[in-house]
Amino acid sequence: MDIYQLRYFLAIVETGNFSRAAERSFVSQPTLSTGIKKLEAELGTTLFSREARKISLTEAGRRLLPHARTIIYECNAAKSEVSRRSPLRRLQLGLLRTAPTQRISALVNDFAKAHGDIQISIKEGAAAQLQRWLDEGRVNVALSIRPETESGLSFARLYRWKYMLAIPTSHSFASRSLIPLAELDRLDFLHRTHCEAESELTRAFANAGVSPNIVFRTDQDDKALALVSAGLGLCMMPDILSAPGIALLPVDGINIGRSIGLLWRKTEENDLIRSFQMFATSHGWYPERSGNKNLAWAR
Amino acid sequence: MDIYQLRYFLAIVETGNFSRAAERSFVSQPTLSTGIKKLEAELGTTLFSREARKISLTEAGRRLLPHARTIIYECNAAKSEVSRRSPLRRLQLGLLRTAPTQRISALVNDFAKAHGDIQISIKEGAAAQLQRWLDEGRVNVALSIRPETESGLSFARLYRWKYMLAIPTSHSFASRSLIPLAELDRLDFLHRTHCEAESELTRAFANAGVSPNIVFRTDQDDKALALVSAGLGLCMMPDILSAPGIALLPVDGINIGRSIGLLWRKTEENDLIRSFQMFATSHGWYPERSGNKNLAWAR
DNA sequence: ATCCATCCATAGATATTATCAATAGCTATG
DNA sequence: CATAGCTATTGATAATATCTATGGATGGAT
Repeated sequence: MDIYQLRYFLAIVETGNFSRAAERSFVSQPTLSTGIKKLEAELGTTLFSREARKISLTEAGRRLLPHARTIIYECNAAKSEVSRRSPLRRLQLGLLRTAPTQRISALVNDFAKAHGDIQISIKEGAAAQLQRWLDEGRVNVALSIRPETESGLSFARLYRWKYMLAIPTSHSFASRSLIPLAELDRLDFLHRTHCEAESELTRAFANAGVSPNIVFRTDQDDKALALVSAGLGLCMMPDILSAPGIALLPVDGINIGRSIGLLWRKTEENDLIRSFQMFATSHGWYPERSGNKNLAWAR
Repeated sequence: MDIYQLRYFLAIVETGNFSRAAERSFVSQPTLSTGIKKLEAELGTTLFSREARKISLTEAGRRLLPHARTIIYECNAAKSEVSRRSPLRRLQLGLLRTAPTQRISALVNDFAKAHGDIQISIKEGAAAQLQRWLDEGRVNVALSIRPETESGLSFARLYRWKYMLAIPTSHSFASRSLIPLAELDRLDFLHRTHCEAESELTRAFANAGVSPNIVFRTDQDDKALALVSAGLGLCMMPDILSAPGIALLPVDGINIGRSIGLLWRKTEENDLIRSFQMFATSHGWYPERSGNKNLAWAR
């Protein structure tokens, strides 16, 4: 497989015609014929069905097409990005699926706004898969937990959170600074089904003989926040999630936390990664410092 | 630029050494040297800084790296996907940014679950950009509105919705089947800031001399739904958004709707696109038919 | 200091091949 | 049947990817 062959291939797809594709590629028509023939030989299938006066893609050709497009696109992007003094334009970000989405999407949105010309693409996955993607170069940077094995990756911790009790500010608990776990027995609770620490929290409750009354289950933090603020129940949440109308209090007997940071390959650190790291580090985690007005509630 | 040169480049990056990279690539060491030299000449920069006993990537090299990785990855993927009878494995989906996210993410999630081996990547954008991406082959399929100009694209309408009044089921309106617009004057309302029809709705209200009292603004449908169900205000919403505790009623004097469907290039229709289209068509739009249990609330 | 091992660059030769011009073969159309 | 429009084949040629052999540079070992 060769790049020039893929260029021929695309030219034929786009002109629908070997001869015109040859013109467009500034080569003779036989050159194109043999080029495609070689490509077909290597792939072991025909790519075009040559009927009289009309050629069309075969199923194999249709399968090749998106790859060919991507490859040619990448070649052009590489040329224009490598040599010039132009800034880097593409951040491929890996995202831990269990991470708190709202705050991270605020970070990514703000970064995108601050660097309007940068293309950001996001892939979600589990921690192990993110590491694999980093190794394979499928992503540039990952937002994930610190990897256990040392493997050529740099880690910069960004955020750390503890799980606390979310209550409406109008609740009688709101004036207190620490809630004994035992007082939560039989109270109405919301369950954040997507939270990866939820099982640990449930265990902690059970060990203390406390059984909350689960009123709702949801896999979305916004919904949970809105329902807590509307007074439908309490909820254990990362202290970084917050909203007007909600107070977060530590619970005596619960000390569960997580931390998350940026991961990238040491050898492949570049301007863009550095700039994203700096942005993320200085990006306020707590809502009063967060710049994303769209996520704020307004009267 | 040539594929073999990029392979050499990657081999050097991964071995950190010309000689070992040559072994790994089954060529002689001078072959590698001249290959890289040529690549450097074409790109107009050096890619490696050759210090004694130690080579490292230059900034230009670091910029090239992700492109090179993508290109080689795509070449391999193309080979393994084109010839064999293997099913297609990658769906590049374009998503209209103003589309109702919740329902669409349910569709995509369900499709991903049903075809566990398929990689799905999503790009969001405005309608015009989605069309451009389709043309450039950056996405396979787009979920968007019907394009105005005929341009080699197929369109299959999937969903159509009208904007209706969302109220809590406990509300006094709930027993009625049609609400006159005039009755909404001065009532508490939520504003869905991200909704692209919101300005048209606001105009309709204003034309009728009705001025609702905006209590909250949010850019997230879940939050809006939760707040309506908690009784904090009413909201104009697509009738496809629904949740327990919420009723949707038509408003007399408001007849605003939208429709959305799949877009793809006629000439590039393939197994995967067909299968996604069939899945999307048969995927229940209304919640009682939707298969995604994660999005449902449970007591 | 000297020698040696390691590593990358250069030179010249060779086999491969991308390309070309010319032409043959095919198929609709008038 | 002739013609126009298209792709495939052929044989020649220029370009080049690769090879072996060698030079030059550097750092560690004796």
